[in-house]
Amino acid sequence: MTESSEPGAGPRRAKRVDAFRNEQKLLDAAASVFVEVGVDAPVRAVAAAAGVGVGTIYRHFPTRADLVVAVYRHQVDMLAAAGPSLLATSGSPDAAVRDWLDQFVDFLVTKHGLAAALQDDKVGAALHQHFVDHLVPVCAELLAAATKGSGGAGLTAYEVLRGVGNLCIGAGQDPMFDTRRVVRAYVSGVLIGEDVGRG
Amino acid sequence: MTESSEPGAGPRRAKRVDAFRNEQKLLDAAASVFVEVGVDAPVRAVAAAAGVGVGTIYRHFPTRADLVVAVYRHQVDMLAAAGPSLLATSGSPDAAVRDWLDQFVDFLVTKHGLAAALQDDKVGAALHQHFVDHLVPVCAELLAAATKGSGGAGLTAYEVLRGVGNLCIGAGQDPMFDTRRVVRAYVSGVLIGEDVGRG
Amino acid sequence: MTESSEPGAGPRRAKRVDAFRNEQKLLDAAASVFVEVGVDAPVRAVAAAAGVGVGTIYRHFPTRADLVVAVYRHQVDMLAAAGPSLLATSGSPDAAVRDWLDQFVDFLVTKHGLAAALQDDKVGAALHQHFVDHLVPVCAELLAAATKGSGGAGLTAYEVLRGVGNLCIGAGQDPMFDTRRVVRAYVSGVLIGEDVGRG
Amino acid sequence: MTESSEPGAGPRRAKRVDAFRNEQKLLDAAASVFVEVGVDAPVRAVAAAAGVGVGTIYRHFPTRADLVVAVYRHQVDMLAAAGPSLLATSGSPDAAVRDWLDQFVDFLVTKHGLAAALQDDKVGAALHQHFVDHLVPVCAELLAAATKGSGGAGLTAYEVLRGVGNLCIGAGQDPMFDTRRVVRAYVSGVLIGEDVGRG
DNA sequence: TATGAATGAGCCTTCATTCAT
DNA sequence: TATGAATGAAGGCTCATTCAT
Repeated sequence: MTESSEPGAGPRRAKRVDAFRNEQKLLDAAASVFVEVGVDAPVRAVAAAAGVGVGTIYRHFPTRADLVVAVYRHQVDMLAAAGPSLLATSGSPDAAVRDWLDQFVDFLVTKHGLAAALQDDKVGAALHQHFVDHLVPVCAELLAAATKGSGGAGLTAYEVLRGVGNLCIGAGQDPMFDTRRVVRAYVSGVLIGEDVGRG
Repeated sequence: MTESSEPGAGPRRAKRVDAFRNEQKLLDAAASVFVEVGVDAPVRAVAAAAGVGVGTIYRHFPTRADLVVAVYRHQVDMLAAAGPSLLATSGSPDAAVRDWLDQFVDFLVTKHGLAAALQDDKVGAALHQHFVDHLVPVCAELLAAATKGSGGAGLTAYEVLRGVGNLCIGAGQDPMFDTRRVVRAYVSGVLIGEDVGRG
Repeated sequence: MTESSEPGAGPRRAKRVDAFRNEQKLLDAAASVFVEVGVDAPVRAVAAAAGVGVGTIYRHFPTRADLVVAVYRHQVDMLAAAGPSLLATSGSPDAAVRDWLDQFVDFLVTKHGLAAALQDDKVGAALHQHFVDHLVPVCAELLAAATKGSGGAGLTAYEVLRGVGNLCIGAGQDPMFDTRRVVRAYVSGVLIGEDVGRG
Repeated sequence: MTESSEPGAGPRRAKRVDAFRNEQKLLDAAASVFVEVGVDAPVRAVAAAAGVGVGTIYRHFPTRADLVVAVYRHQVDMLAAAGPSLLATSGSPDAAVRDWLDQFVDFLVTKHGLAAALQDDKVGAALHQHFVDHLVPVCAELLAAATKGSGGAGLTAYEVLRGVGNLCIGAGQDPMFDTRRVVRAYVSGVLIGEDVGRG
């Protein structure tokens, strides 16, 4: 806004746009490398995949962890944004929950290194926070609508979400494990199961 | 006991026993190291904990992966053995399933690096096979008894098991995530949920 | 002042002045960064302190070494200029030597990375030459006046100077080492000591 | 002692001896590399010079700093041991001081990276302590004998020592700077100069 | 058979310098 | 002319694995 109101934004602006595009390129490259070789992929590998030097990666993401976080943050944000509208478009609150979690699974399955990343000490910490901040509230809202009255299993939105996340670890690497089916069963348990108690 | 009752056990046999004891020592040491510092623990750390040189570890387990596998194999076997009897002692087939999976969770939660280890390329591969070979049949048997008639969600025993396994990843590291409650909800979905379809 | 009195100073001249001011700004920034974080400070840090891009630094100083040299050259020049007058204002030639070397110490101690910088291959080389060219003659003149007749220890002006320089390395970082006292003892040895021979 | 009393010390002992020899080899290699390319020499360079892999260096010296310290510690110990006897063999206490400091200079000049090393944050710290612990007491003893009555310049043994150390920085790299002559002048100032005061 | 020293590939990160805009 | 993004060599360190003793 500030910038677009500036008339005749010259080379300065061009550079900004360029840098932004470049960062996007890095994120895309990183995402795809993470999918292929795992979140443990060396920074060098990401740099190579992006066709840049390692220095470039480090300019944009001061730390390996920052890079990983950025990769997923990007996608988490989109997912969070997609949540609320489902309450209107899906047939029922239950369906909204299932649909949204389906998208969550799609996301995780595609970038299947994510769940693993959450396990890492350094990387996991920051990523985790972003998850909690952005996804949990959305999940909570959908869940509240769906379990109004019935109650469901009584899991917290965080637990539901992380459960799905865990279920998706290694997804797509094992033809014997149909992530989506398993998640569907889990969600059933969450929504219609009797209360699982407090501990 | 078993061995000393065998007549004619000479020095040869003694050596065998000794080697067995030695390997046990290594496995115990490894198990405890894995619990404390994670499955990523350097081989050296295991050797140190066992009070032996790394060479000794490598004599018994040609590869780091072999060691890890052996550690968990040991414990998986015990779990498999514990399964069938539950069908008799637990009140119902459903309860048997829940009880056995509870033990599975206990096992995974206690040795909390395990689930993560299954994600590793080198280590996971071998471990996985042992899981499939030893635990899946047991799980299948219990499940068959429990879903006879009702059908449940229609997941394979393998999916059920791996689902629980995934749910246990990172257990105990996050106070907000009560692994056991989540698993309980999942099992509910598995047992009482409507069929989740084929894909 | 000097410049504005020159008739016919057009825009060309103005640009020159501007460039000069700019360079001054860079030097000041560099000097202060070097004092704070050491002569090892990254070029980027200097650029940031000066509020310019690294490119600007490199336009003015083709090499990191050139920058460092320039920073100290600036201050060395002032020291050289201050020398001759001391012969008149200080009470005696001996006192003049001591006073001037005191200033030298002040300079080195204040910009405490300098002495260390002289040790560096790339940076030290160029800096060294400037030292020899500008400070040694001054030192030699003062020394000649002071040792006329007595002879002193017979060190060369270069050796005296570099000796003081070395003594100042790490000054201020070690409360147990009072640089000024040590230098005073050294200068005593230089002025009143018996000839130390030729080697 | 403990070991030599053990009769028939077998391969165990041989290994120990071997390891010791090897460490000596590493230290020698490191010392020579440090002389040639400076204390900043990459660990890789030392490893190469010693004809071993970097891992070997790190096995013996967990940290780059440890290596550097070890290199000099070795030589400092010998110097410390050489001190007391000089009081008897040199003609006078003054001569003893000069002779010992001469040896100190010999040592520093030969391994001329030392003084520089003392400037380094990580490396310097540990090295410094060893200096203070082992050399300063020796120097103090000699100095006390030499300045008994006369008083000298009143520098502490630490200052005297570090002064000489500083004077030796870069020794041998500059034909115009005769380290030994300069040090001799300095020592003169220390021994016969008037008191330089307290600050 | 046990030991542990040695190996070396590979990792993350920093920073001087270049160059398109 | 100024900018700062990109580069990539280099460095310290870790750890699985081999092998002489």
